[in-house]
Amino acid sequence: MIFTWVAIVLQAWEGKLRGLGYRVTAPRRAVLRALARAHRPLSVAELHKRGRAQYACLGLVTVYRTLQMLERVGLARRIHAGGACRSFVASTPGHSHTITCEHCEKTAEFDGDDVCLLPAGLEERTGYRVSGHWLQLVGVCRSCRASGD
Amino acid sequence: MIFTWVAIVLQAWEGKLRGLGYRVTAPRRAVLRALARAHRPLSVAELHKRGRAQYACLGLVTVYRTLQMLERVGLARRIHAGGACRSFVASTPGHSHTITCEHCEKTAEFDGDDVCLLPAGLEERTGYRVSGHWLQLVGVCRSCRASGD
DNA sequence: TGGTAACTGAAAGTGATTTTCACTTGGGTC
DNA sequence: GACCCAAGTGAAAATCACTTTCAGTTACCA
Ligand SMILES: [Mn+2]
Ligand SMILES: [Mn+2]
Ligand SMILES: [Zn+2]
Ligand SMILES: [Zn+2]
Repeated sequence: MIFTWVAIVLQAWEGKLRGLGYRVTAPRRAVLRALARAHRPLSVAELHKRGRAQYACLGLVTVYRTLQMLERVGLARRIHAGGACRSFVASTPGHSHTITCEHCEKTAEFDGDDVCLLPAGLEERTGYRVSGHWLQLVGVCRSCRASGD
Repeated sequence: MIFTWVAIVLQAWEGKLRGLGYRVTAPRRAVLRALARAHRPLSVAELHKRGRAQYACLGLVTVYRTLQMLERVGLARRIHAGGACRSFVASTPGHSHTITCEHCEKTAEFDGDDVCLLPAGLEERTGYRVSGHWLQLVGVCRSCRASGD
């Protein structure tokens, strides 16, 4: 039996959900798999379509509910693009950020914190004590650079 | 005649719009004023309500259209909060960021660039060349700190 | 003081998301 | 393996967040 990367990730996710008291159901598996296979942020409608390839009667409402749950436990992350936050990528729990290719939308996650590295004197200048941040990067991925932008 | 800060800002904004070829109309003034007086991000519906205090028959559609225009010229900025990007604050044109108080939502703008200050080696680690970023900070403002969080 | 393109609000249209509810099912219990 | 039942599900309807259309109004320039 051959395990793909996606299969391994799905195993881990299902274990995590079970550990948190969530049931692992066929509809949820279909959403999880669609999310794990994607290389770019997908809208709810896209995830619904892809999820149906695995589980034909998957309901759109279930996709919404599953994404909400995955976001809550840190396995999915909402991506801001085009003035809205309507697409999702797989994610690892904990603090991290994403960078999305402006050509192909391929999205990667990275950590290693950063905004401790803010403008010196920001707290003095603004009067705010910084307690958190939200950051998303845009860039050009390696393969898009190779193929001439 | 006494000029408030809001009145001065509005003068400047109206001049800027005129300079760009936009007409300065009563509905637009009402939206501008609602935005200039706010200390926190406001939803379109909130701006509509506040705008009506000044111009009673202000249409919701005009609020949408005015915000779109203000965003285009850099005088308004969409704020990401609570999984959506549906509220707006006044803004100055050019690259800058905001910090929002987690208690009272009061929002300030700051510049001085930052994300040149990203994790060292990010481009090598991820393979992406960074070309842009979206950053919003959360914190506690001075007055909320003073009044015991 | 017109003339007119820009602008406006109401109403209708659209797409995204949430709510409701009767039915199904995962996973623990015996 | 059969049973139980709270958790989960999908269809339909309701709600929300815009966007489009269109007939009228108005800012601003000649
Ligand atoms: Mn960070
Ligand atoms: Mn910046
Ligand atoms: Zn790319
Ligand atoms: Zn505050």
